[in-house]
Amino acid sequence: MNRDVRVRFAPSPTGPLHIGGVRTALFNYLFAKKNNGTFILRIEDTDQTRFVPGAEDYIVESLKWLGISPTEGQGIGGEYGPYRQSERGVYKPYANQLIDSGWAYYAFDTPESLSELRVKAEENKETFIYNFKTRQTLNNSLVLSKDEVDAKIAAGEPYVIRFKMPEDQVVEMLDIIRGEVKMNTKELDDKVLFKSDGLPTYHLANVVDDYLMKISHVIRGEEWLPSLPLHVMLYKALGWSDVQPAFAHLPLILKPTGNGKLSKRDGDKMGFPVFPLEWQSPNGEISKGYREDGYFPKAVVNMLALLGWSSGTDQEIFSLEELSNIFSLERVGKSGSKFDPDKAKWFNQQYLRETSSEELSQLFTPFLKDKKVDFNPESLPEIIEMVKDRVHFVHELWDQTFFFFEAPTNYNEKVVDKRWKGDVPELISLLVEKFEALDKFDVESIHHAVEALLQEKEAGMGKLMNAVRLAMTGDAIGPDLKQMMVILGKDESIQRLRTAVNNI
RNA sequence: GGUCCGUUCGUCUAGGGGUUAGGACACAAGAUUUUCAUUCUUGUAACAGGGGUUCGAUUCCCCUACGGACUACCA
Repeated sequence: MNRDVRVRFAPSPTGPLHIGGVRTALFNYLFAKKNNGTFILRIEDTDQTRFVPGAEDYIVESLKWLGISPTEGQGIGGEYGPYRQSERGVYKPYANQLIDSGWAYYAFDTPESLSELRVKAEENKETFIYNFKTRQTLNNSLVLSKDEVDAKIAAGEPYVIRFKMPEDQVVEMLDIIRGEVKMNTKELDDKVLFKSDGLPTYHLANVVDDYLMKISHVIRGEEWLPSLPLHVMLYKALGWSDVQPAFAHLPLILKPTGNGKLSKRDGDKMGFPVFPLEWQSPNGEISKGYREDGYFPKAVVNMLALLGWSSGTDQEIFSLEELSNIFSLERVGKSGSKFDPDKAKWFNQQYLRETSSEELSQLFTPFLKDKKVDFNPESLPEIIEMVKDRVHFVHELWDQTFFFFEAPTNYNEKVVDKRWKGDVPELISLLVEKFEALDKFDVESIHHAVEALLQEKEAGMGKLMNAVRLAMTGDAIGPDLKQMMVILGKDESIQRLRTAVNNI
């Protein structure tokens, strides 16, 4: 079958978008791009009880930040809208169609009566399942007469519509990632398709919408695999088997340690974000986001792309454009991947290194303003150039550069003990004299001054420079000293040397 | 419990009937260095177990173990 590639990302607006959901969106995006297809955003909000204000905006903004915005759907538009399921109102006729053709039936059982049955079954170490074995004993249109059913409905009694799962049929399914999967319908239950609140459940809604929106490929998380047989049966029951989309179920993203699905808790515990953007829940609780933690969106995309997919080569750094050209579902792995926070940092570092020092200066400026220090924007790129290979994040630049912006007020005691002894203070004083005599204060002249002093006093480079470093930074840290002093300037450098002699 | 999916270094993964099982992260060591880093080099480290099939299995098949997902009028 040769048809236009149309894929959808269909989250439900119940909270911030989880990193696993982001990856699902990314793979959909990449697959669409690769195949000149359309990437659609559909909001699956058929459960009003779980609706969370702001969640939809959060989803849209997250995708935007990552640069993987849909080309059709909620917030964008398109000819298959509305793209919010709660606004579509198209489902009931299909549910009715299934009833008319005998694939579905009305059920009047109350939630209470069903949970009672479940509890009772559990007491006997059994599981209650609403299926071909039990449906004849329950309160539904299969056992009630037509008049009784009509009367109940006319009286406004709440009901749901359930799928009448065949008793013994083998459903054969093809998953692009896992190959052929078989399942017998006798293991399945009579799922609710239409709820008593007048809205469809996910199962009906996603099949109907995928059909109406001409979705060609359903790419979603592995947690949906168990309901695939139901969906395939629904396509069959609705007579849409010939246009049924292809399915690909993505492996899960697991927590870094131990086992299980990655959750918000893991992030809190281990200090890494599980969400793309910071999120404040209605109760005020704040969850960290990749954006706020200083990650580049490109790094997040790159990192996520390699969680479950690989190019088959040794290349690890991919732009979104590259990924769009080479992505394929066939190269998605079958097994779940543990999330590795260290690797995420490493990816960010790679992108930080590719960022120009000028650009990094722009990004770093807000942090400097926050610290309320004076700085010369002109020299910022030069400073950053010296230290950019040392950090993973822009905000880490401060720890590597603070001494450019403020003179040390105290000195690392260990370094003092080790480097500030004997005739060191004298040497430093002499160096101050040498510096004062300099007309030009550049790397070369500093070098000559230092060399001259070392020769006169027959002292070693390490002895002198380590002490100078202590005077400049208050510690045994920092990039090349001569460059550092040039940027600080003659006056400030001499000032710091003097302060050290006087205060240590 | 039942059903389904999965299992290559600690982690992400490549590979695929005959390979010294490759790369990356992390870790360790050495080199460079005026410090801390960076960088470079090197190293430690894996085919879950048991049966088949085969001249040969990590690769194909089966079983077991382990892990995960699902099992709602949630998605």
